[in-house]
Amino acid sequence: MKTEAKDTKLYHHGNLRESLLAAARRLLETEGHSNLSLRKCAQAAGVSATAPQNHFANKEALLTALAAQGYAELETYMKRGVKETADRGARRQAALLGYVAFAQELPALYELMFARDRVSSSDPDLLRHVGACFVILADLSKDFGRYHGDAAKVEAKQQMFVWSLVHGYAQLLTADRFKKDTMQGMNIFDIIPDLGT
Amino acid sequence: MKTEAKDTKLYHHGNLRESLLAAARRLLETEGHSNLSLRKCAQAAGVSATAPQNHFANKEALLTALAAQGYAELETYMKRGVKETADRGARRQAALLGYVAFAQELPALYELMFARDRVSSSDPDLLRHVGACFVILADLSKDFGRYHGDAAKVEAKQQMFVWSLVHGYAQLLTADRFKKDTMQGMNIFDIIPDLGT
DNA sequence: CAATGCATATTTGCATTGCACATATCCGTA
DNA sequence: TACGGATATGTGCAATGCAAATATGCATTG
Repeated sequence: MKTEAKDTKLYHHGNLRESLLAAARRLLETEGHSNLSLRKCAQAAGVSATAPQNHFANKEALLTALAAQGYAELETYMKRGVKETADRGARRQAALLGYVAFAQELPALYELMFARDRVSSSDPDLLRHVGACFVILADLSKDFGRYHGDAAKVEAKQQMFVWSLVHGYAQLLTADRFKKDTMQGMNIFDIIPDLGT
Repeated sequence: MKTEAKDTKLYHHGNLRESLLAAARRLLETEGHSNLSLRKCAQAAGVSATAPQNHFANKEALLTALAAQGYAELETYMKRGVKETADRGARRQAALLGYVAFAQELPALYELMFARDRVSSSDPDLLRHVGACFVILADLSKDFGRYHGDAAKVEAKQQMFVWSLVHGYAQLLTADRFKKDTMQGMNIFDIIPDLGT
């Protein structure tokens, strides 16, 4: 249509999918995921309103991709500052603090990662990243707490316990449900009782 | 305008606020809270599309009222089957099972109750109901686990521990993050380690 | 009993949004 | 050079949240 060639502005963006995800990440934390729209993402990426449809089948697909990205990032938070040579107790400490830090720094993303309604929880890519996080959690759950019974079940219980505790703590913290004065200035380890291990 | 008087259909609904909340509750669990709209609630209640505005300032206000109702209901779930004369351990067991049952039976409502983005968490009515739930949790957290240090802090830690654990367990359960075969057929107490109390 | 005021409900209108569908542009390749 | 697939645009539409103006019924009061 336009006869002049604006070489600064290409018809094809080239990397729109990544740009859209980046824009969505920004909008997510600033405006909340209920105020996030495909059109706003498109505008932020500098493309037409309907361009995102070429990269995401629908809004849920974009949010699912965001959530998957979130799990990947959670993984790096948990690994951050963990030395391979450290013993499991030290690894666990660092990983759980990383987990909570992630939720506090990216609360909207963290919430999205557990929003049954807005992400398609059967997405393979999402499940892959969830699985990777679970592997880390499973590792650092070993030897945590005294249990009785068959070994496989004990491991399952340990994993469920650790994940439940850290997830609940992280979400209640970011949802501001720990209001009472006495609850300030604690971390995840302060609230764990003496497990006698 | 209309000259004929339809006495079966009153201009004023009479109890629209409650009807809208009831309709919203239905839509919430069937369609999810992202597919819930004021207009659908209005239609379900048999009134005009904009009638809800007289009872809820905006959509967030309706969702907040729903969440408050959820906390009230969670309270009854926790109290269900608890005898006043029972010892704290029995009370705790019943209340925590009730808590998890609530999340499993009303997952969409439960999720809404912790959705930072869609409810105004400073709403007085909401906070009142949250507080009532917390009172119950605080009571049954006493004597739970061994802690060291000053008594007020110990209580705070016990409360945070119990709530974090049960909330995390409930949400991971309803979000279907406990997939592995070995994790099936457990309840909240199975995953708690020997606390030596 | 008529008039008035308030709470409640309706109607109209508009901007935003998700999405379907048709069209346009770019680029590699035969 | 022609073609085809991938990527982007443009148009249109139904659903939605919300604002503003209007209509209705009911209780109170003179």
